[in-house]
Amino acid sequence: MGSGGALTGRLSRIRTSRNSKSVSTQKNESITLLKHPWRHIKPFVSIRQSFSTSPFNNIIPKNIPLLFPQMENRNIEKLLFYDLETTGLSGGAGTLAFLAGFGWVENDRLIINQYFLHDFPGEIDFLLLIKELLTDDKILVSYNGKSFDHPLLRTRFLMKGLKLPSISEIDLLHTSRRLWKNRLPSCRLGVIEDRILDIHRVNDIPGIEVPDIYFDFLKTNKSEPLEGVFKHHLQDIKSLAFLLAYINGQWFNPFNIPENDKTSFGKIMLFRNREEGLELLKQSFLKKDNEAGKILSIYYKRNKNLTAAVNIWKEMWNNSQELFQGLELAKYYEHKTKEIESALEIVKLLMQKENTERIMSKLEHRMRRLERKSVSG
DNA sequence: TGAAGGGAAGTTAGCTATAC
DNA sequence: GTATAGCTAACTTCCCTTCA
Repeated sequence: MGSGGALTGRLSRIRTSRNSKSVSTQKNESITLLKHPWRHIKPFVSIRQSFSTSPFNNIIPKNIPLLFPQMENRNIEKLLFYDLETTGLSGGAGTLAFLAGFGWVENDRLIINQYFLHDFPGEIDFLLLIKELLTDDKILVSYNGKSFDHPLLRTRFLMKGLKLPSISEIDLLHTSRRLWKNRLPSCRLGVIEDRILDIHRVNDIPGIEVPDIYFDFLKTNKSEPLEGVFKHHLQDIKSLAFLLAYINGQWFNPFNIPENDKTSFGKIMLFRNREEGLELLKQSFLKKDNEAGKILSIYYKRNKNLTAAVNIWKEMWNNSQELFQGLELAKYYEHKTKEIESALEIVKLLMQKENTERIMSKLEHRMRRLERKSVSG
């Protein structure tokens, strides 16, 4: 019901702006309303360029970490951080981008171009300006861009008879989830900024308000409220660069990684065959992090180092009698050392704690088998 | 509202150990 | 030697989150 109302409202706003011929003619006057440093470069498009210090300046080497293996050996200067502000969330033909930002590192600076679409008739110029930046040696960096920004751009290019160049993309949402989903309440960019990057926005505009501010601009020509959107959008792109620089820095200096991130970084490093990952996980496990113990023991088990795996399971079991370590120890006692009574004791303890029907039936099955072996053996 | 991708859970195939 | 059971890895399916 709520979403239906929102859709009706959006359609009504689009209809109002499209039915009003005078809106477009008024736009030619409104373009000059955008203050310096905005520059009017096409009938309905303006551009603003911003400069700040590159967050990669103190990081050596400046290669993209192997955390993103498909980008191996490419230089930071090939990255194109990007973000769109749009007229809504839903995909399809009804939503378009009215603000596009692209940032890149040049020498010691982070340069960000923001392109603003004053009204719908200028969309083709808006897209052509974007296309100029998308050369095939670039790597796009986004936050949820693979699911949101990229498909939306593809649709808009298609609708204007243009082809969106095919470029590799790093979507930092998924990297962030792998790194921090266990210790942050959510992995929205704002939360990552606040809790990881130490970036705290003041008077920031919530994303949900952005489409309405743009539709109001289309109707009233008043550009002041857009300043908040421009500021919000610029910060989004800066944060992308800072986030990748942060991950890059940790990747190349693994022993400076904060205590509570060692397990997740260690896990990814181990997955990427970086032996520092093993050391990080060992350090976490020494601090009683059972998740680190779980990852480490699976690694040892797969690499046929059963002694090391068993030592971890025993220690984990002494710390807390949970399903993972209990089951692994029960398997080990039953099949390797033939200590049937030890296995049985563990399974019975797990059954006292378990309340999931599915797990319970598996434990019962295991217990019956162990009891048969105990009687016969 | 739609799409991508990570992870959990479920399924299947292949291998090994054991019982008869 | 054959049947059965268990384990593991690989694969599939489903759910959840994020974007303005």
